[in-house]
Amino acid sequence: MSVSASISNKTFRMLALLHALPRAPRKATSAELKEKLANDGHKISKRSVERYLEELSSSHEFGAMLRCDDASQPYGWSIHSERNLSIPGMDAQMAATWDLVHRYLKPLMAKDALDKLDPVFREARSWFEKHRPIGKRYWSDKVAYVPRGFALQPAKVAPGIADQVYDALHRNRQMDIWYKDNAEPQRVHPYALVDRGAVRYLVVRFWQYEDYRHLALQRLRKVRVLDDEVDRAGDFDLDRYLRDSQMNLPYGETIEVVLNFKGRAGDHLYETPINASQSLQKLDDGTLLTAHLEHTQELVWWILGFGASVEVVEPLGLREEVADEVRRAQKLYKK
Amino acid sequence: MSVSASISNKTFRMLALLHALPRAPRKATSAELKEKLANDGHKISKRSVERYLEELSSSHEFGAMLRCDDASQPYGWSIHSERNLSIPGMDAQMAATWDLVHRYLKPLMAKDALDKLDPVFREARSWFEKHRPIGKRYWSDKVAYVPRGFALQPAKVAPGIADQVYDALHRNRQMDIWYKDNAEPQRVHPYALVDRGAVRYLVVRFWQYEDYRHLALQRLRKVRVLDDEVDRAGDFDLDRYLRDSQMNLPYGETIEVVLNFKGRAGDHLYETPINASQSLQKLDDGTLLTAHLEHTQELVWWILGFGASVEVVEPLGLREEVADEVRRAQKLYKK
DNA sequence: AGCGGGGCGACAGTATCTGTCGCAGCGATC
DNA sequence: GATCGCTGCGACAGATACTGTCGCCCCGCT
Repeated sequence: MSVSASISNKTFRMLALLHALPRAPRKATSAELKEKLANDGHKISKRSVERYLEELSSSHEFGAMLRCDDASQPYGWSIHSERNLSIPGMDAQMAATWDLVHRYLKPLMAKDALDKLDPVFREARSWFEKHRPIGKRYWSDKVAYVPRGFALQPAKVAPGIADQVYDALHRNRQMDIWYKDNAEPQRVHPYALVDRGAVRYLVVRFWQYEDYRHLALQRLRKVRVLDDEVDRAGDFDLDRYLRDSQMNLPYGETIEVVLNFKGRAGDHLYETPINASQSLQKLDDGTLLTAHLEHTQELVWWILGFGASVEVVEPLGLREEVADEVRRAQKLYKK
Repeated sequence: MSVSASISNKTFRMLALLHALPRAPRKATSAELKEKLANDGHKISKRSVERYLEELSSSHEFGAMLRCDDASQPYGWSIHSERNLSIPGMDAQMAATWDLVHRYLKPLMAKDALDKLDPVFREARSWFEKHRPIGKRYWSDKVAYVPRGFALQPAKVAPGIADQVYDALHRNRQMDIWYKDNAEPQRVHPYALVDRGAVRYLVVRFWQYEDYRHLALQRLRKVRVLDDEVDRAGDFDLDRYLRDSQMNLPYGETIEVVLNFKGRAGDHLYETPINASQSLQKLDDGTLLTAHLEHTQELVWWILGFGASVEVVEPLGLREEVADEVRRAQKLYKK
């Protein structure tokens, strides 16, 4: 009858319910769920929600992943996602992709964040298990990820810390934090999160201070999200902060770099360019690379790594910088 | 009645159907889907499957993601996953995590693989969009990922190539490949995939040849998966191959390395260790690192990157290697 | 033109679903 | 300790929806 007809089809309501259920630490009462569904256009009585929940938890497919906290009176329902059901389901391509993603992230991502994704990876693995050709080599014996470069182990962040930090950031809430060995909490305004691979930093202003500080997440022992809003959240400009701050970040002025790669040291650049601006020129014994890059510590690092296989041709400043570093390094080994 | 009662509840059957639907390029007829569901213990008539599909495609939630190819007579149904529905649904923590994952993978993963994950990232983004505090800064303005090191752009792999390669690998099938500019296809036995970050290599044996070769995925112009099985797939040992091959991989003998980090250059090692074996010793002006590492090109690279901030103390062989490289590098800049 | 197969409408019995009502615990409060 | 409010849950009955079967008809193929 009504134009935007309130859906009254069990299947879709059930799907909406499953989708609306909160993740394990949090929980929702049947009344709240009814409200949530109503907002999504699913008119339903509280009783039916209860019936659905009951049906789900006694079902074979979902019984295991539904939790009902019946300790306190308005029962709290939640979904604990050791398993995860996604539509569309797994297939060979997706399973392979997820497996790769897992390999990529493993050396890179902090364990607390990685753990959250486990249901997906598990689903991919179990797909391979299920569709394994009998008696044949397993998928994981056919794939290797051997990242280039040298990875440090991500710093260990105490469980739950990151969740609360994300929450405070997202909702613009102040926090009490217990930093390092301080016994007393300190109140901070969180503004941004900067991920440096192995370490995540939270950019904050301490209560009643004006300057911004960054705190490494692994040094937070405990946090509590408060109800007070962050002051002047709109004034903070992350991009500007990153460029201006003393975080030792790889930002610098853009320069035109010319590098001479000796022998075949630069061959890989043809297929995996530095960036879109690069151009290559074949030399008698080597390759000449020209590219626009930001002059950063990381750039110097990268060049130094090549040792004698790369010579900086231009700009002169960079050439001097590298030459100086090499000279001083050489002194370390001089007899 | 029966012990493992065949489920006859519309909701669960519908869920199973959604889960059983193949992804867009492939498709399934209603009869096939009926079979699939039967295997999962869902007894259902073909007619009902048809009815379900019809209902889904006319529904508001799923109509957009269901495709019916009615060109040929047994209709082919598929699900094209521009959107994705996962249970449990998004919440702040998961959205934040997925957003981070996206940032991690973007500079690292080839575009063809990354595209496959887009539905998930899109879901996370739209969660933020939906729950954005009114008039406040967007989530993406609060988070930055500034990876350490210097990343090359992943090589571009033609769309669909990787999918077929994964498929052949998983099902142990031979392939016809069109490599580089060769007009004629060549028949290969695929054995393994080695991901080096920017480049993925396929380890194969060419038809009627004995030795293993590796082919960079981005150089495959076209592939066709055949029905013939791979020869002697069980004999191939990826780990051994990686260690023995000439792929220039970072494998080497394990050595005990002692490095002298000058000044504060080694401070980060306290929180982000190299590996579990490391031990640190505070010096007057620096840090002494002792660790068990594999002696590889990547290790030398890493050490060279520090320039004059790191001195190799032991082993002597490594010290000589680094010293020699530095010496030769210095000559490049000598007047 | 005939044939086979698949989509789809129809049907009717049945199983299921839904909102309402009311009772019985269970805390909390006074 | 009694009362009050709230919540879970059983019951109910009307209405609704679901299911498998059957058969027609369209379409492509021979």
